[in-house]
Amino acid sequence: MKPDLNAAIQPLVVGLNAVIFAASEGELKVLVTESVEGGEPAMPFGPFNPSAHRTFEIGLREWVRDQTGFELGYVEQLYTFGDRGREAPLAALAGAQDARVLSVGYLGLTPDARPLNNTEAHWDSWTRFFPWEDHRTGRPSILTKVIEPALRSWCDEAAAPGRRAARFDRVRATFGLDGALWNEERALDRYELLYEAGLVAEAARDRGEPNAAPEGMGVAMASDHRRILATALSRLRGKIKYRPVVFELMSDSFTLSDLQRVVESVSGFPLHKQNFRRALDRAGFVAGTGRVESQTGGRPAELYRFARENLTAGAALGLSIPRAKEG
Amino acid sequence: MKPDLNAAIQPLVVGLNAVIFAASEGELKVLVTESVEGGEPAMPFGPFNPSAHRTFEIGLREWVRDQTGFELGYVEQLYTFGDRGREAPLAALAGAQDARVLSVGYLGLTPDARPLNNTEAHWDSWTRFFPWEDHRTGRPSILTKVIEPALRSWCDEAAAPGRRAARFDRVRATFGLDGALWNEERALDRYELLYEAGLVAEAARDRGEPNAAPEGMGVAMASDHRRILATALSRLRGKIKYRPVVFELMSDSFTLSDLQRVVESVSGFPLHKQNFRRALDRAGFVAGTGRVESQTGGRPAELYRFARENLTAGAALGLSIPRAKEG
DNA sequence: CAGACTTATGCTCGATATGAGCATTTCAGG
DNA sequence: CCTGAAATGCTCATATCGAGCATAAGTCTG
Repeated sequence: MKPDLNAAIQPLVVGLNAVIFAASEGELKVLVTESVEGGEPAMPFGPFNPSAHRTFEIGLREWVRDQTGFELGYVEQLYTFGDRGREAPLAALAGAQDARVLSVGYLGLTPDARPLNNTEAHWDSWTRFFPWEDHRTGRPSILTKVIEPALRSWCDEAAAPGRRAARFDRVRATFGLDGALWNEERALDRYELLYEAGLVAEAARDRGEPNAAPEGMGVAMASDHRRILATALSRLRGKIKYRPVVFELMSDSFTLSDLQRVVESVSGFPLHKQNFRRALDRAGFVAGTGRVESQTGGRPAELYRFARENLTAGAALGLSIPRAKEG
Repeated sequence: MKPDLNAAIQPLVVGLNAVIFAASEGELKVLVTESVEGGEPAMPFGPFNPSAHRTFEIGLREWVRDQTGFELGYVEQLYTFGDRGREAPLAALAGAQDARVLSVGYLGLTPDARPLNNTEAHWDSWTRFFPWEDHRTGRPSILTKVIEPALRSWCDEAAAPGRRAARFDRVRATFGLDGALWNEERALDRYELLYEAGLVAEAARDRGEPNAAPEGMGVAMASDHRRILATALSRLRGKIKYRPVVFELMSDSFTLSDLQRVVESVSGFPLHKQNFRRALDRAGFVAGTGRVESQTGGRPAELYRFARENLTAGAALGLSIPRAKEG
């Protein structure tokens, strides 16, 4: 009953992994470092040094600064990844050996993709890694032409009929097949399902087999970085619905169309412009500045700013728990 | 630029920390283990053994079973705690020394608080630890009589007037003072603020000072376990609004009043019965079983079950992102 | 320089959802 | 058989949501 923590002291390395998003020209971009070797892109990561860093966040900010010359703004912890099997590719990438590698993933948001003082890091649209997640101009053809048929035959591969049905239910709910809704927040579930079905390059790579993924399934990343990126995308897509985090991606003043484009780029589907605006000012999130931006190609748009001061109330909730008056 | 993970290998222990909730008699309970020494209650925790456990979850389920004889059901990762300063009390509790201790917190849900085969662990209502969070019968008096005055004077202690205002804004939004709304999801923020203001016993204890917390501020827990519990409560309170996780706390059949009592116990405020029911069947979450429960003291209530099969759609969303038709 | 085109912004309408009550049903107990 | 305690059923005013129409104010093109 008395747990002995000392028993657990053994080769164990904790890394910090940063998914850093910025918006630029209305597109959500992620900070990508070209891999040291092997050609697979990665995201900034580095060791957590227990003796030097009082908290994860301090460590993270420090080496992100060192690696990319970049000062992090909003930061939140994502998830801690600790499955065995992660270490092999990570060790190859970083030189660590014979140690179990955990990583604590962080999501960082920052307004505007500033140029970087480091040639190994650059901003890349997330759509390169998840082409099937971008529904802004309709359901992507990779979904209908490649993924759906491939997943249907993956379902059929299951031996027992019961397992086939279970697989299909999962595919249906996750990918919004046969009339089920596409839920943009399930980006991580989709990536994991594709991995399981062997439709992304990482699946075969991690088993040491030759690539078996179809064309067009996005760019593979080192280690499990693409899974981490999917985690971040899912989290961000969920969070913008109940916390005003989008504004962390905007500069001080912006037009409502700018804001809408960023939200669309995050969510991956188009918004209804008028209703989006109505919701914005009902919530009191933005305030006009009086100034206008006239480089829009049409009628000049007013510049707005984030109205931090209005957020005192409960400016964001979910639904369906009907609160009663004080009992 | 090339991070060297080996540099980080040094005394580092990873623990797994479980917050296990169950519902019993319409009350949300948490699994508490009486501390080995010192008398402070704790929650189940144990070392993560990298060589024995392929994943955190496997490790967690294993030693929870060993420690409490209890088989975990629904499990989700909460947060990873790694601030320096945690290790001292944890080490004292577990015998580890000279090592930085991280813990990966997990939330586990399970229907019905079954009796435990271990006398050191028992089920306890969460309200013992957070009396100020229970608004089911109105705003608790500890809030109005003790916490609010104490926090107001804490605000005044700040030297600069600007800092006073900032403190007060934070207190106001977090505790719903002066007309601001009480947001039940901010349980963690409230605990952290109380800690900062020295109003919970852990604050002085962690600095090695004599207890300075007022009476009635709930039971202190070992190490940072109460913070972890607050994290779990906040997470659960948020999650029930957009995922049907409450049903993980219910047994196979239940009356709608049972369900409502559990939701109320989680959220900490009373619900409007009729509207709660209307929302339930609009969402299609439950299905009647035809059987009735007649031990209710009034008209017998129909027994319902969770309608898993109806969940294919997007049976849960947040708000305010007005989705447009296909672009 | 007028008319076409683009983008911003305003407004309306019907369908739903939400917050709050009132009314009826169906047991257990005296 | 009357009464109290729940459980259920219904209604209504108001707020919100999804859609579409209309107008305003610039740039661009011929």
